[in-house]
Amino acid sequence: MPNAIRTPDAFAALGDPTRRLIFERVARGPSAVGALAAGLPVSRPAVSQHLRVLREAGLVAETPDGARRIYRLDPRGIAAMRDWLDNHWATALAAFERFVDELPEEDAS
Amino acid sequence: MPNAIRTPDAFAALGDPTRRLIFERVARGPSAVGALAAGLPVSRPAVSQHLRVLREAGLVAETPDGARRIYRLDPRGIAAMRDWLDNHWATALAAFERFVDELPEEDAS
DNA sequence: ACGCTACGTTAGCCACGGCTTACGGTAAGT
DNA sequence: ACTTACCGTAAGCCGTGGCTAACGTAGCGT
Repeated sequence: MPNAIRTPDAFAALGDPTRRLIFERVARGPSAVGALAAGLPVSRPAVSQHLRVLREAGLVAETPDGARRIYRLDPRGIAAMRDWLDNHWATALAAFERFVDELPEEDAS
Repeated sequence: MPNAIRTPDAFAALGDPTRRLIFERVARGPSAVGALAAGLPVSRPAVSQHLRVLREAGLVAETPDGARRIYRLDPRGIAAMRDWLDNHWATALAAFERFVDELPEEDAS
């Protein structure tokens, strides 16, 4: 597995507001770098750097198209984040049930 | 609505690795500040600051217990993030379907 | 009242990271 | 082959934010 999805990287990637804007644009449809930068308040190299971070986090994927690079949404990133949220949500639920059952010290069933 | 959930703040909050650690500990069960700091590589004031950020993001909630402050998971934060992810995921799906159907300009069916 | 515990807050330091400018590299057009 | 378009990368600047140390506050016990 050359590039595994690291959920922490995904959260850190979407932590930046500019990166969220880029991600939203890409989610609305595949787009090239220049087209993305044209609708953003930052320069094109900045968009490239952000796309690199998003790509390493498994949130977007690039597809060469001649001299251009088309970026599209990568389902794995969103899936990983959803799994992470659901997992911790389930953990919290389990902890709450343990609390309701008034079990003082119990690791697992 | 005194404290609305701002999804961007939630992503930014979980973008920090230390804050994710704290959030995971809180998800495993309600805990006080000192107990959290004891199991983390940072000082107690740092944990307080992180908890403040997590609280303002709607990810955790505090419950006074004498001189201590018990922090527990706030469902609204996770729910907001899940909604955000699902929303953009649906957007990407819709864009992909438009691409497959080769419709140049079509909002929805 | 005194002391102790448990937190939040402030001030300040310092590393991290986002941004721009400049450069290099690749692909298509003529 | 030359030019143009499109993009990634390197260097450098500078604001943001996470961290610690020190201080101030509220609650409980003796």
